[in-house]
Amino acid sequence: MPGKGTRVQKKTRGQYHHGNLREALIDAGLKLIARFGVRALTLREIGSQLGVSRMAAYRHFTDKAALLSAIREAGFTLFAEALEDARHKAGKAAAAQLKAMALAYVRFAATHPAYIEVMFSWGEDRSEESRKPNPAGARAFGILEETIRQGQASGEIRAGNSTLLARVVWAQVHGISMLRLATDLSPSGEGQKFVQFSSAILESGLLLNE
Amino acid sequence: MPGKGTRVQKKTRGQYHHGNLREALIDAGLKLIARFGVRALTLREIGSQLGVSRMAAYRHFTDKAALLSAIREAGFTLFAEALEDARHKAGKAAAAQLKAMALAYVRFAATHPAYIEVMFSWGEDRSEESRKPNPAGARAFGILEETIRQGQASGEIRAGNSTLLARVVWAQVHGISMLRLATDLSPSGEGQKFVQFSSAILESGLLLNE
DNA sequence: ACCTGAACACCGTTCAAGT
DNA sequence: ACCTGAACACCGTTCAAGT
Repeated sequence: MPGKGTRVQKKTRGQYHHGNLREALIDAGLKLIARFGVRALTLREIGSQLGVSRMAAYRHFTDKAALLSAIREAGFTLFAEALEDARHKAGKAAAAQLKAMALAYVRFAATHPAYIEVMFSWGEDRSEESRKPNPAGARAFGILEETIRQGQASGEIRAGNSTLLARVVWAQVHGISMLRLATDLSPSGEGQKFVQFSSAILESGLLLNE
Repeated sequence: MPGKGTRVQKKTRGQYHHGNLREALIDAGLKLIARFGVRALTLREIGSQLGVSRMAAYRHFTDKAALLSAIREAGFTLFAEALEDARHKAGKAAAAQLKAMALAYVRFAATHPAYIEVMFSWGEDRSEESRKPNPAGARAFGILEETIRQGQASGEIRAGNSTLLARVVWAQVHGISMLRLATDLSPSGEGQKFVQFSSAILESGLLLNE
């Protein structure tokens, strides 16, 4: 422990986080979860990885649960971006967009299982603020619903409550993800085939018969 | 602490569990989870509720994870029974059976959220024995697949790989359950309607057009 | 097939006192 | 906007020694 309390030491440390310790905590938490699972997420470990005291987190979050909530939010942001990206690359047809988003959804869950676990975890925050409708989560769902609505506007998708229709699709891809029904998502892998298979079944009830 | 070590005391205690402490541990764990969530499941608490030492569990389970695995199994057994029950009460038509089972699935998840959480939890047992295909879980899925197969035999459901078709239905109801898309399951409640709505969409892709 | 009791290495969280 | 350090009430798990 060299030079305790000298200007240089303090400045170096201070500059490392220069005011964004909050983001650093979330990032470190995200990485920790991805590598070792939710159980490994301890305030002590996060602190030691960032080189700050284990109490530093309490400056930015009232609670471990509050930090977890922020991590969940960050996960949903990455998730929404993945979905948006897939949609933009899928051309104009609503069916193609839905199929691409379905694949992106399942792929995200297969690639980042720990994120999904935190994002959609139940218990834990029992009767707390975890009940509040996550903004980034709402955005992710909004992308899906918007696709449905555009498909209805262009005449590809049958009429009906777009929110309910979007939920049907959402439940389908979420179920596939959570049950790990499609894990091999390599090109022409079994997972790809199953996602396409279930998409096709859903489509025949969802699309307009032309 | 009266009469330590007398015959009566020992016999009374010994008879309370009379050899089925293993079941008692699972039952107590199940109740604890249902009432206070997975977090409340501690070996200390289970022990004190059963009036045994907190170390007694180690006579029957190598681990807390092993006890949790047994609890998961018990949950799946209850679950499979609920599905079978719904099917038996639904008449002979495959479509009616599937609909009843879908409702039973979602209802079970809504009524016993903590069971579902344990049964389908990811992380926790990372790379351990939790990967092994749960027998009771397989039974629950088997009921669904059997219904599909009978529907195909009777000409109600279209031909195709029954396992894949069953998985599509399974993913749908599982997704609805996990996303809590149908919580009000009272007669003519919103939840009932949504389950029927999504069933109808799936059916148009699943059933034969007559 | 259990029991007590002590111990170990962890947790989250609070508090007091610093800079 | 951080820090150290001690403390508290919890964990799961191991061990030693009993009945």
